[in-house]
Amino acid sequence: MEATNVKAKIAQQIQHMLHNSIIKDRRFLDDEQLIRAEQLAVLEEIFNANVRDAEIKELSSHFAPILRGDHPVHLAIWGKTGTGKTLTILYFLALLQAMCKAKGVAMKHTHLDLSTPRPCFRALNDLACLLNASKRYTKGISLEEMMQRIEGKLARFGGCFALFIDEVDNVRRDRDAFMTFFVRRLPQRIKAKLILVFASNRLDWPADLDPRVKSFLKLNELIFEPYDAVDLQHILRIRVEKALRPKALKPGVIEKIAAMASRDHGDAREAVALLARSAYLAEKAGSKVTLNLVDEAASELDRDRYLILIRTAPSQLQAAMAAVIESCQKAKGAPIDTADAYDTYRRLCNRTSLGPLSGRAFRDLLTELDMYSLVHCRVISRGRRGRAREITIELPEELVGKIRQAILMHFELWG
DNA sequence: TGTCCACAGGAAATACGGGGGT
DNA sequence: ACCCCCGTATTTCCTGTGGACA
Repeated sequence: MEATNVKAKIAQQIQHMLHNSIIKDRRFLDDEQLIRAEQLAVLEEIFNANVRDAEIKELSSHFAPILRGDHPVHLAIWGKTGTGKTLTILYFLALLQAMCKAKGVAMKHTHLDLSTPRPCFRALNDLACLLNASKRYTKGISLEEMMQRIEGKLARFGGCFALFIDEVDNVRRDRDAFMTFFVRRLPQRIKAKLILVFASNRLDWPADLDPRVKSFLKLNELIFEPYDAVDLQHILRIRVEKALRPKALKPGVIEKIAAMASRDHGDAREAVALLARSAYLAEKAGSKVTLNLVDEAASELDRDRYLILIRTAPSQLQAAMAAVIESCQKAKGAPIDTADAYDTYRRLCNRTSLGPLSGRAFRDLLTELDMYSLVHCRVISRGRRGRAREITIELPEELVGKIRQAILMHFELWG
């Protein structure tokens, strides 16, 4: 009898969820789950709303010479994460390639994605793989050999070759060798007209480049500004239409999310994440997405950020955080200073198998925690009793508890 | 008014670790 | 397998400093 009750209850709940469901297709709330073509389709709609018009125009005028058989200079794209650099360029290059094909101009493009840092060798190896010029190596093949394979593969191609190098500043080590290859050596050895497109989120990446490369590198520059609130509204509307059922939102929700996202970063991904979280909350609550839910979602995302931050932080930083939490609790609200925290930290190190750092290094850890605003530091002078950093934790109690738990788990696994 | 505390935080030295070359 | 080199993390050393207190 129990069992049937439970079954009935579950069935009823599922019915209820289906009936009240506000999410139509949750994949459109998370870019990771979309395939490239769908991402580009979403992007196209965004462009249709006249977002990024200026940038598209710039791109067009930069690349237009190709259609006349001319050779445009290289291009550097700057913009923070979530400003749509990658997708915009990919979209544009695909379009351009189609146009070239229609006009009988030989042109192809390749996207070298360096979104995770890697050394020069692996970056070139990746490119070679993309071009089907080589398999993946970890060692046993020289840089020179890798370069020759890339050259060999491209040698036969006589048209226009646009190479889109995403997040260039992620090339660790031998950045100069990497750039020299593309800027000076490669163009000399292949027939094709090589057009390099660099994307980066740091404005100053060419600064520490070999001056000889820099002087050779003739660049056109294009800056992707962060989206403003109006752009974000367009972007969100498109997502809402694809992902949610009609009338799922209370009025003002889109405007609010756009305003919140443009206030802190102008990052479209964050805006969509906020929309997604709000929708999940609404679905769980069985209601429409309300302004209050948006606030709630924002604080949940905030909380998650802190937790992810601490969970993925190095052990020493976690230990420092644990020490601060423990001292604060012991002090019952009174402010802590560096010495207190360091004492606690030393004791914590004894209990675990963590090698204690020097006081100096610990101070740096505290500064880092302060930067992440996991703690707040203020330097005060106590007169003859010296100077000190007053350390406080200004996070919700509940969050502090969760952080503490996360760190404890980390150390149990650890030692 | 000058002293002097107790730490802040910069600079240089040193240890460490991972990858490349032989 | 071994060594070397280089970038990063950490330590060592040091100078600077605001203001309570004598």
